[in-house]
This record gives sequence, C-alpha cells and structure tokens, in this order.
Amino acid sequence: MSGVRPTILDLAALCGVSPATVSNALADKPNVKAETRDLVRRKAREIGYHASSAARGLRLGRSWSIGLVVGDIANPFVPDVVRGVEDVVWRERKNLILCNTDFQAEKKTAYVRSLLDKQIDGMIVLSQILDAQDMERVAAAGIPLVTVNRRAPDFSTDYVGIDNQSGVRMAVDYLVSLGHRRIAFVKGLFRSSSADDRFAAYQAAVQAHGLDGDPSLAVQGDYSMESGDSAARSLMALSQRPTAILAANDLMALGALGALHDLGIRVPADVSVVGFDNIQLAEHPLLNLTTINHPKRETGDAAARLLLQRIAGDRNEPPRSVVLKPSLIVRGTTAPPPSTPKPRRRRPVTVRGTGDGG
Amino acid sequence: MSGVRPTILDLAALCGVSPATVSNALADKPNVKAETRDLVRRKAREIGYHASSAARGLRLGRSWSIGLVVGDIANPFVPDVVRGVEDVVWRERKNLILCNTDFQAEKKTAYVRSLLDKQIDGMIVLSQILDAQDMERVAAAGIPLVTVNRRAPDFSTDYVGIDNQSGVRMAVDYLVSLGHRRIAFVKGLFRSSSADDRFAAYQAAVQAHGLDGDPSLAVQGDYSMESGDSAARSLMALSQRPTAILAANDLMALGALGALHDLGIRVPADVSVVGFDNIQLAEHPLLNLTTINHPKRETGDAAARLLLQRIAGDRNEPPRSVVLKPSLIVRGTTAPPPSTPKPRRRRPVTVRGTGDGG
DNA sequence: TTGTAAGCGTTATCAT
DNA sequence: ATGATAACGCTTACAA
Repeated sequence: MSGVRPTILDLAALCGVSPATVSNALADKPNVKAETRDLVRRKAREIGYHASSAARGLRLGRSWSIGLVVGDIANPFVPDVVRGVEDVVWRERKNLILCNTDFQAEKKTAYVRSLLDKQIDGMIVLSQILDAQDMERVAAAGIPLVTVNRRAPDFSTDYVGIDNQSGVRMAVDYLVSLGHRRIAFVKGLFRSSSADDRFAAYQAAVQAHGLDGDPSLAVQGDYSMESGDSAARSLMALSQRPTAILAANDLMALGALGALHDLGIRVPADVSVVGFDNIQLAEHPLLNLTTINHPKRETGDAAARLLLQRIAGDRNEPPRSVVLKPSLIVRGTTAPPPSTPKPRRRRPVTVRGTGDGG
Repeated sequence: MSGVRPTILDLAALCGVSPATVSNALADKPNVKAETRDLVRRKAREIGYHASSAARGLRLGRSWSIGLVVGDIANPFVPDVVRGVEDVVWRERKNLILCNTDFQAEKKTAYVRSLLDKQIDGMIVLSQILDAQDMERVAAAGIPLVTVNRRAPDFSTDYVGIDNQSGVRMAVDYLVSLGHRRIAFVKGLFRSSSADDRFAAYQAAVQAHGLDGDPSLAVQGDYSMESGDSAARSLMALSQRPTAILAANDLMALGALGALHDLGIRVPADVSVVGFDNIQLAEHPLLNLTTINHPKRETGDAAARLLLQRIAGDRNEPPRSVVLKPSLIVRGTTAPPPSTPKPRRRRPVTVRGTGDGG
C-alpha cells in the first residue's frame, strides 16, 4: 500500500546503531560484534529491509545483471541456450536482461548502449556479431563479453562454440557410409560465420570423399523453415536429384521434410535428410530427424561460466575459447539411397513413416 | 580501454555550463536556449556521454526495466509471448529482466524480491501465480503487475488471458460435427487455473452435447509432451477407446500423436487428435495438428500495453482484463470417426500421413 | 536563461 | 567494535 521502503537509516535507527554498522553487519564484515550482527539481521527481516540496487549500483559501479543479446528468442535453438545461461547466472543471484535484436543492426546498437548505461556486469552475445563500433564501446566500458557461435572478427573475446566442421563431417561420413554420393547442402544465413564454417566443412568433406561436387547441389538458405522448404523444392527440380539433403540447421531440415512430403517424395526411401542442432521437436516420432546434436544448454552454461570468471577474475588475461563437441543422432530420416547395393556398414535406423520404410 | 565514462560534470565543464543546464538540455526542458541545447547535445555525442542508469534510478526511483517472470522459457509457447512483450517494451526503451522460475516456489520468491530491489517499473507474470506473500510484497512496493493466463486468486491485478472455455467449446463442437461421441480429454498441469478452465469447459461441452461422459476418458497430464504420450497410451488401453483426443495444449497433443504412431494407430482415420495453443511447429506438414489458436504474440503485446499504461497512468484505477479470442485451426489430425455415416457437415481437411487418409 | 545546492541510499575510509 | 562523513552521478527546487 505505502510504497515507501525502509532505508538503511530506518534500520539503523531501529537497531540503535549507525548505518555503517548495519551495512557491515549485513555484509558479514568481520569487524562487527556477533550480537549486533544478529540483531541487525533479525530486525532487517522483521521490517523487510532490502538494500536498494540503484544505490549500491551507483556506489559500487555494478548492477548484478548481465545482458543477453539474442537475434530471435522464438527460434527454438535459442531458449535452450538461454536456460543454460540463466541457470548459472542465477546461482550468483545476477539478473538476465534479455535483448532481442531481431537481427537489426540499429536495435542491436541501441541495446548495447542501453546495457552499458545500466553498467551491466557482463554481456553474452548469441549467434550474432557486434559491429566494430559496438565492440569498441563495450571494450571501452571495460565490460566482459562472451560471444557464442560467432567469433568476433578482429577483436578477440571469450568465445563458446561448437566444432561445426567435425559435426558436418560426421553427417557426411554417415551418409557416405550409407552409400550416398550426391549429397546436397542447404546453407545457413548469408554471411554468418557458423554458416560459413558448416558450408566449408561440407565442401571439404565432399572433396575428401571424392563425391559429386556439382555446385547446384549447394543452395542458399537463411536458417528458417521456409527457406528449407524452398531449398528442397529447388533441389528436387534438378534434372539430376540428390539422394540426400544435409541442412545447416534443423529448422531448414524440417522445412525440407515438409516440402518432400508435399511433393510425395518418400523419406528416407527416396531421399535422406539430415539436420543440425537437434532441437527439441526433432525427436518427435513423426519428424524423427537424423541430425547433429548441438549441446545447447551446455553452450549457455559454458558461456555464463566464462563470463562470471572473467567478471570475478583478471580482465587482462588472454581470451579463452570453449569449443563443444557435436554428435551424430541417427533417427529415421536417413537410409541408403534407392536401388543401391548393400552399403558397406549400415547402422541401425529407426524406420519412419507409416509403412514407407526401407 | 580506460573504463572511465564521462559524467555530467565532465560534459558541463566541456560546454562551459552547469550540470543542471546539461541535464535540462538533454531532457529537452523548455527553459534552455536553443544554442545551448544544441551545443550540449553535440558535445554529448562527441564524447559519448550517457547518463548513468544507476544514478538516475536512485534519484528518480525507477529503473526503466520490467520484470518478466516465466516458468520455462524453453516451452515453445513462451518465447512467442515474450516476443510480443519485448516488442512493446522496447518501444519505450525499457529493458526486460527475464526470470525463469522452473516452477519452483522458492526461486519465484527470490526473483520477485530481486526485482523489487531493482525498483523495476513493472512486472509481468506468465502462466503462473505468485503466492500471497509475494503478491503482498509487490503491492506494498507499489509495483504495477500484470498476470497472464492465470488469474490471481484473491488480489485483483491487470490480466491478460484467452477465452479458454470458448476455445475448448469450438474444439468439441467441431469433433461432434464430425460425428465423434467418445471424446477423451488430456488435462493440463494439476492446479493451474487455465487447465481447470479448459477441463471444466470440456465437461460442460460433453454435457451440452449429451456425449459419453465416461470419467475414464479424462486423464491427467502436465502440459508436457511425455504426459501426452502416456495419456494416449492409457486411453488406447481402454476397453472402449475414444475416437478423438482433445489435449489441453499442443505439446500433449503432439505427445499423443507420437504414441499413436508408435502404436500403429492411424491419425485421423482411427483416432482424431486436437491440441490447444497452435505452437509454431504444429503446422509442420508432418505434424499438421488441428488445434485451437492461442494468439501468443498478441497476448504478450496486450500484457505489455496494459503494464505500460498502468505505469504511466493512474495506479488506483480498477484492474483491467483483456481476454483474447481463440480460433479453431483445422488441419490434418481430425476426421470423422471410423465406420460412421457421412457427418452432417464436414469441413475440408488436409489429408495427412502417406496415404492413410480418409 | 542559467547556476547552486540538496538529496536519492549505499559503502568505504578514517576516526574514535 | 562502532560512528561520522564523503562520495557515487544524477535531477529538481530554488535562487540569481
């Protein structure tokens, strides 16, 4: 009702001590008599005293909150990472300021400035790159920064990512082991480092295996389901179709799955599909997508740990990187290509579809 | 590099005016000469001056951030609502503090206190109820609060929700129109007001239509996919099976879909399935779930608007409610029950599955 | 139109 | 072991 909260002076008066002593008592400083400490604590609880964050923030120059910059929280990949971050951050009772940039440079910049004004303790940037000016501002403010999934081009920061190359390599190796030779690739967002990494890895793997290097097998996507849909359609319109489609993320793979279904093309009997990320719904029995697992929660966890260490410790130590390992999750969207002799070694595969299977 | 940001005194000195004038200039107060204003602004931009949030927060008793309390950000329903909130809140350049409670009462309480310490401008609580003590604290601090999807039991706050009853009613009506008489219901989380509403609506609709009221047709779930899976399995184990399953949310409906697929039961030929919420992936061609649309983004939007109005305006006005309208989205998981004469009126239905359809 | 000064609620320094 | 005091950076009366 009242809207007035007790200040440290109220509490001090109530306890008959000075505000300094209250502060010390509450902070568990050694120089305060046990009885006094207990008295202060008891009274504090009684009147529901809590220090004002603004006041201590002003005094101490910190805010006990960390900024989390994401492109689109509604992308199913993102919330899992956020959970990992939140979990760690909450243990130190820091708050998370969620900044959804919608991939707009302007909004990103504005958010960064807002975070700096708030004197955040640190910042995590997920699947995005800050432009040079923003980076400079963050550095000038001395705010620890961890980038996730995209490396900063020139400035070096703490970084958490996944070994995209080995992930893609595992997928291609597996498809090859099933007998595929014409493997298409749906690229991720234009000019994203993770997308570039994955595409480069695909090209390297194609070369290493001596596969069909037909450039029309690589089509541009943008990590969205729609782009996976149209990618699959254009691939299936090719005079010489691929027997397998590897997408740079699950959303596009699922889009491809939908398109193939619409086109009446059977998966995996006619075409195999592999995704990347292993989002939650990929394991639904009706989707049952073979994919590369991206340890999402661990990613968030690692990013938060790196950040907290940097906040607590020496800011001048060289930047650290955590590169997590992907793993292949074989489900039901992969099988040997049609009319192929038994492949060399075929892993057990869950049959999908209602009586389609191979 | 430096880590020292310019203060208002620096800027004042630089401009050869007093800090008060700088403050007024930057705040566009009328009592400042145009030239002075422009000078101050230019210099401010030059040296990159931004007021410290902590300082003005302390002075003004506000923080330009709003707390968003969710149970689990990884639940696909949640991020869409968050997007709606973020969009509106960002327009006023307020920040969002994301609090993920994991549905733990303790964590919820701790987060609320932390938010109050931060002097947040307002608070949105999504699909959860604060306990009486927390509510009291929020009220005592005079912090505007909007609850979403769950009404506060005793305290009355601003509220945004959906008309659960009419949503469920639409689903049941539709199933009945297809010819179903034995319609099962998978209940949502125990002791959640939205789950209760939906279940009550189901019961009412069953009664209104004079359907089979067999109590074993109502099984308890918890809004998770797993619970939908086991619910469907237990329903299919019934000696007299339902011909349709209505789940209190999409996740459970998808779980049911998976279970039915595993059991070799065809959807919708043998059993129809209807969800609630219309999460993004429900429209995937391979899932193609008939469901009730919950306007998620609009929900977040409305909640944020309500909150901002309350922050800006009179706090003593009576609480307002926004109740959004659900709508039926007919997709491929619904059809007339097996061996039924043509239903009275059958809406066009996308056939799903690979040649299952009816 | 501008400047002076008080005060927001803490914590740290320095006395006592 | 405790207390007085200054300072953090800002905004707003009020004075000039």
